[in-house]
Amino acid sequence: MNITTKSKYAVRALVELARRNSDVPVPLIVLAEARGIPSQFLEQLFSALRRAGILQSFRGVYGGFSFNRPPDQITVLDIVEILDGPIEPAVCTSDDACDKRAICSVGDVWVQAKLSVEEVLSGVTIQELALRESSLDGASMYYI
Amino acid sequence: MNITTKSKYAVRALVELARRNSDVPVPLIVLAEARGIPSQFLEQLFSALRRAGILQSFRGVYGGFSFNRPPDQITVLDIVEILDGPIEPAVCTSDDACDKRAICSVGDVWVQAKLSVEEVLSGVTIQELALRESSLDGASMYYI
DNA sequence: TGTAATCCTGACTGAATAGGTGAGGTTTTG
DNA sequence: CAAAACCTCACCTATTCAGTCAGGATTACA
Repeated sequence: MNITTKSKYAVRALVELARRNSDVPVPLIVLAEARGIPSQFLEQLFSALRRAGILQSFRGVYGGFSFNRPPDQITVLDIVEILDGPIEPAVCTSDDACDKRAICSVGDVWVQAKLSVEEVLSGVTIQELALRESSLDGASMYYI
Repeated sequence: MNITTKSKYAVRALVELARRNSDVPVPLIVLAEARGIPSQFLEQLFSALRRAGILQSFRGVYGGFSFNRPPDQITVLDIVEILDGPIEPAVCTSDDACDKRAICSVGDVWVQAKLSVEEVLSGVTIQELALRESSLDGASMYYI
């Protein structure tokens, strides 16, 4: 299972949501248009994130999404695992996928690759990405 | 592009070839059967590895494959890149895949993940894997 | 020369996954 | 009741995966 556009889109939309730092829910369509994401596709993703406890949703007029967990406690790995499932950069990394583990050291290589990806992705939060973007576009916050 | 069974099969077969340490070519069917790999599938993979300069092939009776480069100079990353293409654990990691790099710091995360996988896979050679296996199954070499 | 062993290659295929779209339903506000 | 928003399930098309098939080319040896 690869890391697909699901995670890519979701992370971008979450960063957008974090940057707005709104105390009222933000409608999904707003996030989708701001980042060029197909809105019906994003609906599926945000629905899954809500069920997973990452987001809160509010229906009806003035409805939308807001974080259910602070964005500095949401890692990119969290998002990837919810939307794309466990990371498996290669086969043979899950417990029972390979019946030859006892006599085959090759699998260790794929496991190491998996672990290193998890380490990178679990080391970055949505909050951090939002801050990085803020410092990128303008950096005016430091000079006003 | 994920890491597929192509790389998995190829690495296993190459480790088998390295362990035989034969000075005559080893027929592909022998390697395939030793490791439970569909032989016609492995043919495609070994063909590609030969074209890439990793293997030598010899046709006809007593033909087979042998290394064209010493197995301690063949990394797992070499094999993966030949058979599965450049590693892209996520989208947005190749140069022109994302048109928003200038304003989007999110891509950096995927690039870091890609680099960490490359680092792991380029740090392991076929020779090392062959030696690890030898020390695994029996370790009798130390006691006879 | 014939035959068996072996590599070589391109076409094909069934199943799964990726990346969405469509249609309609439910909830809330005014 | 209308509009805005979320919710959900079914569907769809293109691509990729993991091979299989069929046949050809080369070599060793009897």
